[in-house]
Amino acid sequence: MIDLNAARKDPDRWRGAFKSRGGRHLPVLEELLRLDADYRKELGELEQLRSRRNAASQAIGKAKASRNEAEAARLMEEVGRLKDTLKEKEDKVAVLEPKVRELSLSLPNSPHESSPLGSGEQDNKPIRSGPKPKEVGFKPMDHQGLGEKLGILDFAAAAGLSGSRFALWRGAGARLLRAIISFQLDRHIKAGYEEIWPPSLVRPEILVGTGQLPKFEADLYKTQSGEEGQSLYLIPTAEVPLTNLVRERILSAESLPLKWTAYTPCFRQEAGSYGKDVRGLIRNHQFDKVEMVWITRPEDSPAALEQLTQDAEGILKALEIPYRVIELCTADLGFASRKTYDLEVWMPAEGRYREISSCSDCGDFQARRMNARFRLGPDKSPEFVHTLNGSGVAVGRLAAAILENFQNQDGSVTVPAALRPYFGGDRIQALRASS
RNA sequence: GGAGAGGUGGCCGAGCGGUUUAAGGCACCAGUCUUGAAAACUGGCAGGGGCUAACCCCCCUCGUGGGUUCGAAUCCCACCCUCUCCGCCA
Repeated sequence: MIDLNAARKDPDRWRGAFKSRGGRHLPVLEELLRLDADYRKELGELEQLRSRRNAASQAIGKAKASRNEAEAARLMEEVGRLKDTLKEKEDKVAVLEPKVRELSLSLPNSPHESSPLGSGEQDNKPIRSGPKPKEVGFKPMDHQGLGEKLGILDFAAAAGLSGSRFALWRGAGARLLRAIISFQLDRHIKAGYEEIWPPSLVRPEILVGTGQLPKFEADLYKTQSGEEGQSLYLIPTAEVPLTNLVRERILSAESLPLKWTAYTPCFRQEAGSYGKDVRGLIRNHQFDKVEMVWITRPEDSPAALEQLTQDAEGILKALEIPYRVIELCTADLGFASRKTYDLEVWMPAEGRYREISSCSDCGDFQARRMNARFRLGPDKSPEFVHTLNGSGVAVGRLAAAILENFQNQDGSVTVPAALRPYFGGDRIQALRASS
């Protein structure tokens, strides 16, 4: 959430920030600044009225205690005349306050000064590369065709159960997913993360905390249960429950950084992406992901982002999967992020790189929304923490990358060495026709 | 799903219309004492916002949101959460 105090003092800094994101939020910022000025003026007047009322009411109490009924009656008559003015002012403030809040919540994070300036995807900046794509002497199959041929992926069955954009794994495929999840979690735990197994349904205010609400409701699944206003939402990523673990808390400085990892299913409506990536595992309504979240002191978040990104990269390196790291330019940053590295894996059948992880430093943006703070010492006032999150990594896309990059000419797939203890074998091949 | 009991500062806990501007205790911080520590004693100690150079001062917050009242932690309504028992269930 935008720091209104700071924005009031230095509006040009924020104008510049939103301009670098493409400029479409600039009118909202201007309206917010106007409304905020109004709101503050009215609030100041309201507080003066309240102060007068409080003083009078207290005097009434004292007068009554000393049996001075005449004085009490006089004061009650006097303060009674304040009532209408007070009510009027309260109504004005009650209209402005939620408007200011709503606009504040609808503005994205301002990019970190180190995020490359740009106007779109084409301006994203390559940072480094992992293993290079292997040269093979045959035309690689795509993961969907290959998976179906091996009898480990069954999109037809998934569609029958749930419709388009769902996947169903079977046999060695299901085992491959389970191996990928365990492998990743174990690595992260060894790197000092605490594993969390969170709920997948959360209250709306939790999604406000991480930034999905109020703006992106259309992309979420919402339950129908209970009375009006009691609906829960399916999480679109484990970032949501993990980050909100510090919601409304004041942490001690010594407890930071906090590092959490979790495997969860993720649910997204993918509204607005009709006809895009409809085939295969790239863009499903339900998918699996291992996520990492850091909660840090403000000065530690830049280094934490580097470490978090390396932790995600470590998975791909260990599995010897070709990938590259790019840094998102200002215009391509997600809503809550001020700096983001994307990890992209090589997909041989498509002949292109595909995002498999997104590691973001959200600064204090989510902390402000969640009111998540820490205290440096007993005499210090609380400060907002910084929050970071990164996929470590998307399970379905990783499985797809393994299938495509480790396929052999005979249609079998070699299991990456690091995964074999988890998978319990070194090859996936079609054993019999699927039923 | 049914019945009951509760949500008060970091924690415990009193308050049940106006001397509470939230008692008291624990924890924490500072000081006195001490070779040092403990104990004892003295003082301090919630968060947010406004006004300030700073202090002072003012406003809001006793689960949340409404209402009654000159005045609400206290009364009324709705909702949320926790605990206990019953039912159901993995």
